Amino acid sequence: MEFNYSEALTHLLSHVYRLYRHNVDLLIQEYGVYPGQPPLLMRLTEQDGQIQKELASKVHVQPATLNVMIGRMEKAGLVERRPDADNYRVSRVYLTEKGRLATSAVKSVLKEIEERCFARFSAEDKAVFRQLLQRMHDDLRQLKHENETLTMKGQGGEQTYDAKR
Amino acid sequence: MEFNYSEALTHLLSHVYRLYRHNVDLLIQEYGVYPGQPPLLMRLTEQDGQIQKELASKVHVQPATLNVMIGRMEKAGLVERRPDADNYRVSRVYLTEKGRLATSAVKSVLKEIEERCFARFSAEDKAVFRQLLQRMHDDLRQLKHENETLTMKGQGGEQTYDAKR
DNA sequence: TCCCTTCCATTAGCCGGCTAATCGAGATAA
DNA sequence: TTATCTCGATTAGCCGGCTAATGGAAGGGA
Repeated sequence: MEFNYSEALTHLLSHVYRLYRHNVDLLIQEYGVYPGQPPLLMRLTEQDGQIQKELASKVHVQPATLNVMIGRMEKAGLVERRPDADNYRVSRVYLTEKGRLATSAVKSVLKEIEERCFARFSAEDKAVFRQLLQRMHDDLRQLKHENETLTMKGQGGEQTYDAKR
Repeated sequence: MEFNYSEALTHLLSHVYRLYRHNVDLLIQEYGVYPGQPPLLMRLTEQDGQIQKELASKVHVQPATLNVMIGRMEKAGLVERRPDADNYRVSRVYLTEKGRLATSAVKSVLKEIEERCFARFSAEDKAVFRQLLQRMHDDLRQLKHENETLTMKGQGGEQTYDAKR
């Protein structure tokens, strides 16, 4: 079927992403921050005291994933959970002073890496790159939607026998 | 420090990557294949019976990670470990018949998603995209190298070994 | 009032990634 | 020959992602 994965653009993209993550990790670990946490920290500096569900949605992660992550960060003293006064069902997340300091350092790191990543990109290069990524994003989102509605239909009438998973 | 993470290209890139992974996962799970396994399967179809260390290097993953993954895949009947006849220290990894079938299906899926990703890319778009990604890759690799040698110096030794965490 | 549903948070259990530590076979030097 | 070193594989333990199941508070309807 002549598909060479090694030469696929998605393969290159994956590789670049992993390399990016690795670099971030190398530079933030000294601040006691772990590789999945920077996006969350960024959202928290934008607005403190958000509820977990909202944060999860913003970070594009499942609420369960976020909950565990916050538990770890709370143990590390970076954030703090406080129940909402009006609604005992939700808990709001706040940055501690330590968390604020760490976030500042992490932000510098992210900025530095971003600059290095695109040091040899012209302004137009960046615009083109963004546009292409956005196009890819939109089509992937569409594909995801197609597959999910398809799966839902399959679950309605009869059971799809899935021995493995 | 005027750095807006939400608008950073790396942020968009991360998002696209995750979306890609998610789509792959949706379509391969029916074949009993998990999201980290496709790259390994692709390498195995290229050449059967490689040793774990070599495979790990090709998939850009630590040997320990690969070892666990192969353990799971072996349990699932996709691959088979056989010790090398000449060197009992290494174990070679082979696709089973079931693994070959699954790989074929996975390859179709990857191809289909690749096509969807870039359906609205002209040939030139793709060439430009590849070139930009490659540039990013090279600079990230350079940055990684700088940070790792830096870390080594900080640890006092001047060994040629990799910088450990 | 009581039941039932809905919603957020949490827990459990899995896979994918990592590092550090250990084991066992080869290779090498004393 | 023996002691040591090297190297691949493995194991243990952690973080980051997911789904499924559980729990508890709000809210709505009979």
